[in-house]
Amino acid sequence: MESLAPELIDELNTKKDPDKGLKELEVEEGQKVIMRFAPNPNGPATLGSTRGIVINSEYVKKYGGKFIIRFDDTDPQTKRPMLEAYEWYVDDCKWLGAEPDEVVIASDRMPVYYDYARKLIEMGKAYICFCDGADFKKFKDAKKACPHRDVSPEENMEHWEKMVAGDYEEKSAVLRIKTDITHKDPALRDFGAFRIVKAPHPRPEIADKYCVWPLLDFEGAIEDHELGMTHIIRGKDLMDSEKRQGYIYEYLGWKYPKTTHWGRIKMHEFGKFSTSGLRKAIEEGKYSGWDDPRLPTLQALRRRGILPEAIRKFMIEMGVGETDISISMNTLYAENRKLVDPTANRYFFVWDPVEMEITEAEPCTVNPALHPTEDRGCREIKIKNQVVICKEDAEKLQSGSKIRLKDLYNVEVTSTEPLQAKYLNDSIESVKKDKMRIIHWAPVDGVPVKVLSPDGEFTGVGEKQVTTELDKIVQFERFGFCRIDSVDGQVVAYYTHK
RNA sequence: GCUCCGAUAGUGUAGCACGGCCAAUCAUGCAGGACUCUCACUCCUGCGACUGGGGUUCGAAUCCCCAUCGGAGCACCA
Repeated sequence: MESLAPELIDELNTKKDPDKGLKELEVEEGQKVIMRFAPNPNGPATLGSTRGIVINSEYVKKYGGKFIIRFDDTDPQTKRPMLEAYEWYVDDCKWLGAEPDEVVIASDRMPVYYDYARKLIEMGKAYICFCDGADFKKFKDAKKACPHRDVSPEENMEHWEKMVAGDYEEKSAVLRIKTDITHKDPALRDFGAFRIVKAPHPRPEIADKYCVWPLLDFEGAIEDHELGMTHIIRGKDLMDSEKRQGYIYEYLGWKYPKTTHWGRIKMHEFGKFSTSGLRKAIEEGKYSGWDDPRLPTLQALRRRGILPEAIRKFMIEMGVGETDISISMNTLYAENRKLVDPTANRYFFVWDPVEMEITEAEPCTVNPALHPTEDRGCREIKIKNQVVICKEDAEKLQSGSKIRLKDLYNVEVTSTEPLQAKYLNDSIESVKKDKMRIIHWAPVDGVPVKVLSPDGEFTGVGEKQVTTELDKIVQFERFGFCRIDSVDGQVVAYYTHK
């Protein structure tokens, strides 16, 4: 077939393997793709934010374009930005292999937003509304214009200047964009574009420079155009946003970027969590910090030894469907395990250790392989006539039980309290013949190990040599993969996954 | 209340714009087996789905309508 009709093979391949990763983007001739990830830096990146980073940057990589991170930090109050988070986000992007080509901070660009606000006021497309929230809602629900809708641009401009100058109290005035007050979808009727917030911005260079801040629909609309965005991929909770922003684009004669949406993503393992909720829990000491292994932050996953490639694959596999999904961490772990398994050295770690005395055995040194299939050398463990084994293994033993201590020798239990055994032989054949259980162990004078995992802490004893694996991911046999986080005095490891 | 989305195996996902090639893809999961001095990895085999009801059509996962379920917006949050 290859020689007869090579073109048919191509055809077969394209049909069977329709671009495994992301769907094609609609790109116009000669168009340079520009996409962005636009977080509010009110906390660190979580697994949820990661989708935006990975998918957007992946498309940019695929088509060759520009990836921008834009901080939508125009709410100094309710979702108050966190100063450290700006750096964190950029770091996390880099770590994920999605280094931004450009970093934009909305709070730096207020003059731009003000200019467009004035422009729209002049055009009669925006007005200052003095209704309080409830009153406006009544008008809106009744499809009626509020009394402030029809004042002249000149008068509106005066109000605007006073508003910007700080003459009005918070909540007493808001700039609205005129849409269609009779639109059948109430979500689209005359939406708010700017409101008054007198709390200072956390960024020292901004601080109390402004008291009138744009809302997302306005800020995002302007920026997406100013930055030349060609495509936007974001959550479908922002679908209406596009329709609202459409009015601004129409007034200003702009063309809206092509949009795609994804549904809500929920992880089985993590309940509902909000950035502000987490922040509070951390302050209360319920978590050790943003990188507490129980949290779904990128910092935590990173510390636990989840590799960025695993996260990328995981997100790309998930695609950009509009369906709301609920997915398990196990899928991410499976991805990570495949990457980590060939490189992780193996060690013994005994949790809930129980001492076992072995009679009739000579002190010895054993050299188990660092990896079962890759040729990476050996470890060295010295023992005399005592080892520790896991309590859960010890509990299954009775007098007379024969058991294999992995990579060491076979013993027969002679007493369970205290736990004692006598040396039998070294023969691996007899292990197979007698179907002995093979358990791991550790020297009694090993190094103390503490493992921090999403399900709590494990403490026990490990081989001394683990201390040479700082910052590496190892596999504690019959336990799971862990990243060695620190090695002074005791070894502290973060649990990756089974 | 009004409006807008969505629905394929346990979980994700491909297929749906141009109906037939779908007895429906891939991954993960689960079950069994092989390998193995780890409950890891690898390999083999198997399990498992078009939400329901109408309609259009020679033919529907794919088009239309209704229902059900899930999500979202109507904020001076992003």
